[in-house]
Amino acid sequence: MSTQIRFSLNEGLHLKDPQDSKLGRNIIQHSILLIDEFGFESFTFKKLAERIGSTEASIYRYFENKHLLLIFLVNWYWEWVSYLIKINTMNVSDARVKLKTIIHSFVFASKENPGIEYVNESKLHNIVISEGVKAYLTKDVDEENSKGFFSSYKNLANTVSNVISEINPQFKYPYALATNLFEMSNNHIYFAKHLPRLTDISVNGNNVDEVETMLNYFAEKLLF
Amino acid sequence: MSTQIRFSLNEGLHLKDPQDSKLGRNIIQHSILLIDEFGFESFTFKKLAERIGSTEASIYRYFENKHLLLIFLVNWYWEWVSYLIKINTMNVSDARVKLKTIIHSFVFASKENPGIEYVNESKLHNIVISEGVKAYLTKDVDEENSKGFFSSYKNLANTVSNVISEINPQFKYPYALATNLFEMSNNHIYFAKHLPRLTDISVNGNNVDEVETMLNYFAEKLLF
DNA sequence: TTTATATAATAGTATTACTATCATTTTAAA
DNA sequence: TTTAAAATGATAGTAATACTATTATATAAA
Repeated sequence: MSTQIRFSLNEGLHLKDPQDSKLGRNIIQHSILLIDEFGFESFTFKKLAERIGSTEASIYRYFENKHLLLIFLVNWYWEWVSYLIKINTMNVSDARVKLKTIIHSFVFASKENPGIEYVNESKLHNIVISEGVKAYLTKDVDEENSKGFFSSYKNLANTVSNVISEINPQFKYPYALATNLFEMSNNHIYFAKHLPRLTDISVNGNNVDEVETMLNYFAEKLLF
Repeated sequence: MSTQIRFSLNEGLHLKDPQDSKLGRNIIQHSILLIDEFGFESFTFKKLAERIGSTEASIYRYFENKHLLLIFLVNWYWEWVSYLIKINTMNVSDARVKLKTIIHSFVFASKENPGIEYVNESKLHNIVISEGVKAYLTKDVDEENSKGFFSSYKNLANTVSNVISEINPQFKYPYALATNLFEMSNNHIYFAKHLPRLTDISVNGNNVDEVETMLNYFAEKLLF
């Protein structure tokens, strides 16, 4: 028994908290591996059930459908990033340094020492990059938003926008810049890997140094 | 017979060019309306066939599947935006003014006098906003990219990045800024409508003035 | 030890995403 | 104008998906 980090995610995302049981943790662990491997569209509860030696019916007792599972995973990821940002900026007082630390934290989130044995943070990061926006780009967005399904991301955006406003109280777009830093990070890692003509940076292996440099440059130019 | 604009899109996107026949144009017209109405996930060829009084089999003679139809529509949109940018910047020599004109062109693309009677540009814009990224966020991206399925967007990004480099030849991220302006425009229109806590701007009705102002501010701060 | 709870095993349904075949209509060429 | 070719429609069928329902069995809590 190791001391496990536990995130409290919105109750409505699951019928039963998967963090509480072996099967639940198996679902999380292997859904990350399978979505990363096959992509979200080709991922099915049937494949997942086969992989973990369980049944579709059992998985449906945890998640209503694969879309809610995706939202769950994405929320989990943003909670993890929020957690990293919190501990990394804890002793930082200068707002400019704080923003740099924030950028570093989320660009390199998957390299931080993993705290949860059943979550492969690096593959979860890949999922957030390739599938993350599908969590909210649906016809159900308003209904799901009203249930608080995107609050992890919104809270994080709020945290970062506060730091931005601390750096430059006159800056008119603290929320837009905050979310744009996240979206840009994800987009350009994806572009560098798959559509390189849409970006200027390159990602060799999993070296995302150039992303960090670019985001810092954008943030500084806009704020300092 | 009116003089119709015609875009030459990648041949691999369709089995038969839908711009050439009444049924084909019906497919384009009503797929835009249905995807806008139901969202891409709930949109099916069966529903489309019913709507236009045709059959699934007939639609499959034009498009292999709904994913390729989506890519087709998105490409069509970017060709349309490229076309607008071209005519709007034709007589503009100052690069700074050119970029402003470009931003205005794509933020207000759906308000420009529509040239093609079977395409509802405003609803197509909504589709690009809500579903556009799903065109490339799939496991087939590399294969589809190698077939040139994303070239309309890449060409546009290239055009804009050239203007950016003309304004500031020292700027290191012309492609990233170009694509980011497009992505930001789409994202923040969506956020303003569905996840307002993720942005600072608001969109009342279809008034996207604040988006234009924000993009101009970002571009100027980064380049001038 | 009993009882509640979780999971597994199995089966079944409606819908989706196609493919195949053949009949009929439209168009275009001879 | 006839004829042939091409496009479309009508119909049927299949494998996979996204579930729901039922019953049996294993496990854990009282």
